[in-house]
Amino acid sequence: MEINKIKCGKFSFNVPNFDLKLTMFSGQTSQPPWKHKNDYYQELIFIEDKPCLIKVRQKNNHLEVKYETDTKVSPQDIKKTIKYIFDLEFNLDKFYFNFTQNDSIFSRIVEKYNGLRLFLAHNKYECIISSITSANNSISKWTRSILRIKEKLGRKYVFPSSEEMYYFPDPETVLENKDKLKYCGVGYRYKYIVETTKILYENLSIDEVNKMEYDEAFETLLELPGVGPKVADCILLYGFRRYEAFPVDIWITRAIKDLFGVSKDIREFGQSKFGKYAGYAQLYLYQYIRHKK
DNA sequence: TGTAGACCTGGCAAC
DNA sequence: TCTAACAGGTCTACT
Repeated sequence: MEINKIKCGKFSFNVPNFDLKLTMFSGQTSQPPWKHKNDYYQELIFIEDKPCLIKVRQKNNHLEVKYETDTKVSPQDIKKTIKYIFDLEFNLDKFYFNFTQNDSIFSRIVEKYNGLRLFLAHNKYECIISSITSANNSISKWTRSILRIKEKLGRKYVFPSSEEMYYFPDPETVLENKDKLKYCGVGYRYKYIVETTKILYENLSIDEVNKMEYDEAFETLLELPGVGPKVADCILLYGFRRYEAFPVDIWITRAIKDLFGVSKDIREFGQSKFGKYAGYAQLYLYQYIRHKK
């Protein structure tokens, strides 16, 4: 699909306490890392319902941004979206202060992974399907599946720089192209994706879930096929920016056991210990245990 | 109520 | 080059 009335531009802005690469490749996200090309990370996102190709790279404390989009989209809109996706408004210093007080282990974790932030989803439906696909799956296989879904079912956009990008399909397209979905390497999760998509298309509004209190949203998401506690918390954290969510996978289980000797009711433990910082705590705990020697 | 086993895929180790 | 064990959450059937 060609885009009319396109404009290209670039700008940069200050991003203290942020590590783009660490954030994008944290492994704890609801979306694969953006495509790396010519020293920039690029992704197609929708801003004000208009397709927008965004390219970002970090130079010290500055984030350099290039964009190609509809003339109606302003650089301010793009900046606001980027700030949301990388959670740049979150007060990381305050979190560090709470997380590390009188704690040498956490102080070392924070020092090592300084600037790591949540990599938030720009498309909530994609986030839900992506999180279901990630369950019982390795990062590399999961990444490949999501890229295949985009390429086989998504809409292709061609930008002035000749860049071809695919956008994640909407629920209607997924339901109309179920056969193609079978060849995206999602395995037995295929039926979960189709059934969940049907529910989201016919009965449950994602916007309504977004308005719910955390507990109600968690219980509602558990009703979706293929969504258990871990996936529900992933959706709430990365898709709906609910900082109190504490997704517990095998690595977080290991980290909590390793650091606190707790091996039961890990989610409750994490939420009680870290409160409104639970989501950020699990992000750092994951890095700690994955790289522990 | 709690738990064992099935579900898929593919990179990797052993042969 | 081929084969087998393995990792990773959710669901279902069974106790």
